[in-house]
Amino acid sequence: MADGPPPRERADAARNRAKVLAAAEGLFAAGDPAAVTMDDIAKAAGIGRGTLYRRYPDRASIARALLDEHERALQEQLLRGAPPLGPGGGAGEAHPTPADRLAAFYRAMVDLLETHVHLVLGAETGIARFRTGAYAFWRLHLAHLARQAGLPDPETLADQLLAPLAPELFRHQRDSGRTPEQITAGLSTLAHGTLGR
Amino acid sequence: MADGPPPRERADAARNRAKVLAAAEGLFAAGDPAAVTMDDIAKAAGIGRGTLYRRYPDRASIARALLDEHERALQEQLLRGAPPLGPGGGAGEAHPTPADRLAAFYRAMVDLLETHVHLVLGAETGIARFRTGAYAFWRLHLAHLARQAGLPDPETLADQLLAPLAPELFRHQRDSGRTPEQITAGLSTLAHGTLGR
DNA sequence: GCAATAAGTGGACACTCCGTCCACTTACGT
DNA sequence: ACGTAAGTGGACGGAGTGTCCACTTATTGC
Repeated sequence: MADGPPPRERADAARNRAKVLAAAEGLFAAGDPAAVTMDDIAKAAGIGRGTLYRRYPDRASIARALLDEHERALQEQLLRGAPPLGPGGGAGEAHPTPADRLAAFYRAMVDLLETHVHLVLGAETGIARFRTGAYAFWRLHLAHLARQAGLPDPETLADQLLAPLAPELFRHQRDSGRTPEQITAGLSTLAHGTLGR
Repeated sequence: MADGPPPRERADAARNRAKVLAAAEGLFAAGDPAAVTMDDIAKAAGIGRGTLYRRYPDRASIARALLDEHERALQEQLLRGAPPLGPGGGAGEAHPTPADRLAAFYRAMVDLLETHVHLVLGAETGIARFRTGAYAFWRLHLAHLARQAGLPDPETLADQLLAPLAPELFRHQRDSGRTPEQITAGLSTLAHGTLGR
């Protein structure tokens, strides 16, 4: 049952993967990410459909590959970073309130969305968003904060506190002329109202 | 420029419209509403594709036709119904607080979703949700409440307070075993936290 | 009743995208 | 240099979309 040593990726395959990611990034950023087809990506990368499908089963997996490192960086900060994003309580560090940590999380997510909405929209469409590992992580974090704040049913509330970060809403608000600062301010109101003054 | 008298709908056309709506209702309720195709609906209604497209340009417009009356009833209640859903202040009526009205709205929307999620999911997919007349109405209502509560930037906040009612989230929460009561309770926490104690 | 006519009908068509398959090519270990 | 397994790309069948148009049918005025 022991896995053999992982067979190394061939040089041409690695080259093609890089071409795919670069091409996809461009296409997602250019227009409506939901309208990008696997065909488009293959053409833009200069490879055949079969080659593309060999590594990526659909558009979402490509977008997620591009998004992963950014999300992982934020997850790291939530677990071990400085307060108010991280938990604090280290040497000379105050314990931030749950409300402050939620507001800081909101701010960080707005930053991430501002830079990468096109990728998030390429990756998560509708109900599939809730099945991603990233969503599970955010949800766990918010449930933890809600529990700390002494609120009932923190899991249910976590989903509801995550909802205003839906990429479609963010896009809609930005397209309607709202600035990232306005959006962050609104979320901050929500955070402090719900988790404590 | 004067419109002539609206030409009456022919009897066979009316009959077919009824067949379409009945068939579509059944299909939406049966499985994944997003997976229902125009072909399916035409087949189930026993009519041709051309006939279907004559009246409804896409699946969403059919779902909206089915949904409209339910939403209109709620809109009526918000404007002129009894408090806390309506504004109150009539004979022997107290003025409900904005937080109470928001909580009542949340409760009513959860009821509506519980009965008709399949239609809402058939009608509103992703970013298109924000372009519907219904969304504009809810948004206006919530912005009004936020303004009454003395909060800054009520428009931005209105979008964010509407986000936890996203049909995809509702479906996800129900599928995860949450009851409508749990969902309403969470939203109530949100309402009272944000718009006042 | 019986045209005349405008509304309504349905299936064929051209198109796009999807996902798979497989004969061919190329990189890598020996 | 050679064998082989990984990698490649385009052809293919299937599903869905939206349009088009020759035919059918309800309605209106006589």
